[in-house]
Amino acid sequence: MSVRVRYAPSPTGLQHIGGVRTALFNYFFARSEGGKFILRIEDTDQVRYSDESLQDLYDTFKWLGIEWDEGPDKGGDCGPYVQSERFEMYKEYAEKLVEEGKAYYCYCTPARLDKLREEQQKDKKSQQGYDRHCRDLTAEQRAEYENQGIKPVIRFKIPLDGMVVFHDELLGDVKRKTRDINPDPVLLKSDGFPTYHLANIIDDHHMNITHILRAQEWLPSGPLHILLYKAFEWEPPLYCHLPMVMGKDGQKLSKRHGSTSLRDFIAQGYLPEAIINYVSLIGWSYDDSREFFTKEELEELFTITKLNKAPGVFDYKKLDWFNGQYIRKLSDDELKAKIIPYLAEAGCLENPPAPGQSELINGLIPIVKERLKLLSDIVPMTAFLFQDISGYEAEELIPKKQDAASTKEILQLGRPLIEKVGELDDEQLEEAFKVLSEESGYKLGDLLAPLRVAVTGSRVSPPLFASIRLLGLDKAVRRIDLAINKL
RNA sequence: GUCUCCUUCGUCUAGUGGUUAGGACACCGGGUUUUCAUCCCGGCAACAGGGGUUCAACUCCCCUAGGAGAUGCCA
Repeated sequence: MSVRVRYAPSPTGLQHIGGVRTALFNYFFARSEGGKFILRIEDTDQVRYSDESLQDLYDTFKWLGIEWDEGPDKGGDCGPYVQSERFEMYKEYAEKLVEEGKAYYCYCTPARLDKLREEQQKDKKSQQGYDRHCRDLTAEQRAEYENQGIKPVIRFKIPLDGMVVFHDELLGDVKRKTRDINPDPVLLKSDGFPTYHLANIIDDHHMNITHILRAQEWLPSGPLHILLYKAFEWEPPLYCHLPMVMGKDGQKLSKRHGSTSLRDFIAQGYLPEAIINYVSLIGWSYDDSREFFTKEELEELFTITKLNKAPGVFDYKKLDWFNGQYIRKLSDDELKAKIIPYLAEAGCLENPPAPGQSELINGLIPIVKERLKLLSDIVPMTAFLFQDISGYEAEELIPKKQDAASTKEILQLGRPLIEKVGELDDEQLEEAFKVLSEESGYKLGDLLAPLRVAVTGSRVSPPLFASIRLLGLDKAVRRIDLAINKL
């Protein structure tokens, strides 16, 4: 049977790194096996559901360039691919389980459950979880609850004794005593919606899913799922629990570690190539040295056998490095197109840029390309071209071991040479400054540093002469004069 | 508390009984360079601990410790 895998997010928040990695691994696995990758929306949590999350899901994967073979927007033979549209089905299956004595109605109120949990918290030694209060209700007791108008949930009867074993492609055989499984989990909520466990099993079965690649946080519910497959007399799929993605402190990656939503990464100017490449290397590797992979290569090379069992820490710095690498691989035109929105948003230019602005960007790309880690870096890096920079402190102008007077002299000495920026090329200018350095006794660095600050407002900038050409000679000279007056 | 999973440089990892334990990021030095960055060269740095098995353990087994996850009418 050919491979069918799915990504089954619940639209209750923005797509985050962990989820995306799970999706990617599923996608790569499907492609590498010549199988199908399916998207299913698990919108059974009506309380936390949001349209924005759903839109974010589509936006994110469009940006990544990942397409599913079947899904709500694509169609397919196993639809609908949205759980809320399969509502009736879950109820029928849950009730079937009740009829067969494998599940039961539970009338316990949330208040009772809260109280129970509270008591168990106090007495840590007691068994945690539901106390199976309604597991063996008589018909009379049930009728009474019904008369009170209580809407029941349906709970699954976890066998009181026995052992569940299932095979994980990565972890091997996972064994668990049934008494260690969360006692009688809810299958159908009182609002008639299924819980994750129920809907997941039913859909995976009906969608002919062959492999479940999901994060290891799901491992504890594996035995429950196996039990459910058994209850329905269905063949369970093959499991593979992926190592989790952690923050620097070793805990599950979350917002307090930094950006986690793809939306944030996109806004900061990460490239999809970098994200895909980096994320694929958390918990997976190819060999002892190769680490650059395109999406297409991963579609071919990915394999479960190279997965790692241990959780991996998300390293923002390495992602940044990858991003810089991929920015440098962009053509000038590609980089230009990606950078314009950032400059436009900062108010530096219009989008699309006016003709003169377009020229300016063309000139700016080559000097900025090897300096960018994030696309958004373009704004602070080139702001001096678009904005007034006169706000810097006079102190900034003065190189180490120089003072205001000597710096003033340096600027006055350098000014005439700067005026030749239009006629001379970089090499000639440099030569001219070297000559000046010898004649004046000032070090080359001390000569150029004040000019750099005068022109760009900062000690760190793109190459000076190129920057001046982009800025315009007139403006540059005016800024130098302004600097001289500051001292 | 209970259950389960995990454990090689700070981080991501290679390694499947015999290796000077390899690579990358980060970090530190040096070179190129008008600053920064790029690029190049070099360095630092790891098999959690203890028992076995074996002629031989990072590799296999057990224990301990540490970490993580789960323990919901959330997924």
